[in-house]
Amino acid sequence: MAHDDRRLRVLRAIVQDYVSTNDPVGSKALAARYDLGVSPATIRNDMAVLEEEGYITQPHTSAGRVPTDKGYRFFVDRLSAIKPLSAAERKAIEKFLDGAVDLHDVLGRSVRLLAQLTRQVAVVQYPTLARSAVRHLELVPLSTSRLLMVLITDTGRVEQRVVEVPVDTEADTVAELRTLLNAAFTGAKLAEASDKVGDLVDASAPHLRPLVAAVSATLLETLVEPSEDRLVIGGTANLAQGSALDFPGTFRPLLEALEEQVVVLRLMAEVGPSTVTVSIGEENEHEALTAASFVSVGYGSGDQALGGLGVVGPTRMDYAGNIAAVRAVARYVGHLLAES
Amino acid sequence: MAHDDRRLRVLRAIVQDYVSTNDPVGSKALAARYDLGVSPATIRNDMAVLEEEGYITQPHTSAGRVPTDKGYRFFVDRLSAIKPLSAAERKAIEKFLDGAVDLHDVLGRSVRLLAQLTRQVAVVQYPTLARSAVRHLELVPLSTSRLLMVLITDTGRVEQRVVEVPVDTEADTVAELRTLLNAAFTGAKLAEASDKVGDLVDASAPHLRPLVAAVSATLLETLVEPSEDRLVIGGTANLAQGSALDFPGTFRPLLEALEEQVVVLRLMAEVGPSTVTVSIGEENEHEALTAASFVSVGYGSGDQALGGLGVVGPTRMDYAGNIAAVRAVARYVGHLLAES
DNA sequence: GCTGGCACTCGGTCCACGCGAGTGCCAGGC
DNA sequence: GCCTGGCACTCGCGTGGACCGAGTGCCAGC
Repeated sequence: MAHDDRRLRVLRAIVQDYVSTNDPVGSKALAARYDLGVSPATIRNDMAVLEEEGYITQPHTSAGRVPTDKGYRFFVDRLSAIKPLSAAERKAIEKFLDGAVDLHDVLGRSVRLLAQLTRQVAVVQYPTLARSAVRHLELVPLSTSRLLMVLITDTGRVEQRVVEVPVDTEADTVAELRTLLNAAFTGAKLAEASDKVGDLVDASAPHLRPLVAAVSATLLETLVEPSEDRLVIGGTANLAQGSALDFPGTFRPLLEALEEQVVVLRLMAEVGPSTVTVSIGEENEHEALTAASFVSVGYGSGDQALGGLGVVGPTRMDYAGNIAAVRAVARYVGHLLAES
Repeated sequence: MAHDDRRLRVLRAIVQDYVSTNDPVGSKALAARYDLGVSPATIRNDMAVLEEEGYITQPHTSAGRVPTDKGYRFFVDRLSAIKPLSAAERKAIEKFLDGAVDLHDVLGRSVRLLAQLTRQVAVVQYPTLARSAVRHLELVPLSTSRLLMVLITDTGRVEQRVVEVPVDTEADTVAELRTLLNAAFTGAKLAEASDKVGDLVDASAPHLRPLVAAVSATLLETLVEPSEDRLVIGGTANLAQGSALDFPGTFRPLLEALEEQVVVLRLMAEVGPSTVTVSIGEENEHEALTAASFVSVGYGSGDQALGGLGVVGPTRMDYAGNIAAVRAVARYVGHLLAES
């Protein structure tokens, strides 16, 4: 019906106005700023309905209305058009990310870029090891009983571990071992590595067997360690901006949760590539995030995301813009990692 | 003289009281809480002198006194005894840092530990490449004209760069090259590497020469890049605590400066090992840090620091405790890196 | 040279008040 | 039947004045 339609336009206008002004928005201001074609009184009636349905609320009796989490949710799902990035923004992305020298650099630039584009806190996850493939496995003797294992993935991640080997080992043996392991693992997805280990140990020459077993064990350990997933965070200064307004009393916990990484990583675990996920306010289980929204998406060229990236900010954020920015940066990062 | 002596005790008491309460401290409170053996009136006289000399100041006419930067400086240089860490703290350090699995892990744990011990923002610098020695140099062929160079240092840092090689290169040649470069560089300090490059190119077989030159050039580039120095930051949530009080209006710039890293790295560049450097408030050149103090020290076993670590907080901080914590953590990190 | 007393200053808090934005409701008009 | 203008009401916020108390500087006396 026409009425419903107008009511939604009112809701959209409220969200947009509140996001840009941070002031509870009244019927009069709404009528003045948005060409809704009706008088404030009519808008008031619509607002009363919207409030009853839980999309907006009044902070005080005599104040304007503010969107609720439910209101933002509806806005994101139904009302916000995808906002294409400006040419300048596209150019900025390219400029910013080109010339990155290694993975760390790519992710560092991405997080700064994303923070700058959205004016929110940006988070970028390192490519998950399990979904990366082995590019090279290097062994450096530290002593006769200790090897340094260096794993290099196709996404450019480098992990190193010290392996205590059960028997004294000479340089030639290490070289043999290196050749053997690289032949077995190079090009293989790390998630599949565990399947190969058993056969590999059995098939290898007796004098190498304990070594293969030790190194393989260490390799598999890297996949389950908590450090497996790493996070780069940037733009926390953006949070400080209106922290007192947007996060009354929850600013510190929020910063702590971000530093903790675990919370964000859990949220990130669910993201798929190319589908932007938005979780709003109370939808977030972690208490410190109940006043925040999280916009995230996976990056990576395949059908399975290599990792995730996103932004965290107050529920009062520019969802359309942030979704566009997050998606665009993810696409570029995916390309960069695919070609390196 | 006896008077001077008492006056300094008054200054010390003012600093200690202000640091712990965050309230301007008056003569009466001082007499009550610190056993100075004289009446408030006498203390008032001393305070008047201290104020005239610039060590303390009054925020308002009818308020207590607050130490100035000069007052803190004097306190740090002359009045604060070194505060030994408690047994529990020592144990916590050991527990926290043991079990670190690689360099990234060591530094990550250090920064969290330091933030926790001091309740300030902690910063830890990666070991400078120039002062590290080569443990291993690995070359992985990406295509016939591109090599991935992986540099592993004795401190556990790993750097990777893609090298575009001028001529098509086969696996055997890469192996030769790898052997040659490792023979030349392994064990050498990277700062000295630039000296070796010329001779190495001249001495190598003609077919390897362009390759040696290309890889060496990339190697030297890593030493001058801005990414050469990296920083881990933790505990920013601690800053948020009383940000409005301690950093009125400068909170956001401060966070920005920390994220920028450059500012901190510059401060860190001057630190020596085992000598803790403290720079207080206005002593810091960067504007965002003029309300903050920075306590830092180098870590590393030799006479030259491998890198620096420290804490940033309000000038109103527990200098004695923070100096002790920073020093202790630096010592542990130095040990850990030496033995790995 | 230290001490107790005293007058003075002045920032912070509390409270009363008025303003204005915003609302809900109602009667009238298209 | 829905929209509109009018109107009475609510209530948060900012303002201004009074009060309180912590703290000071100075001075006379021990």
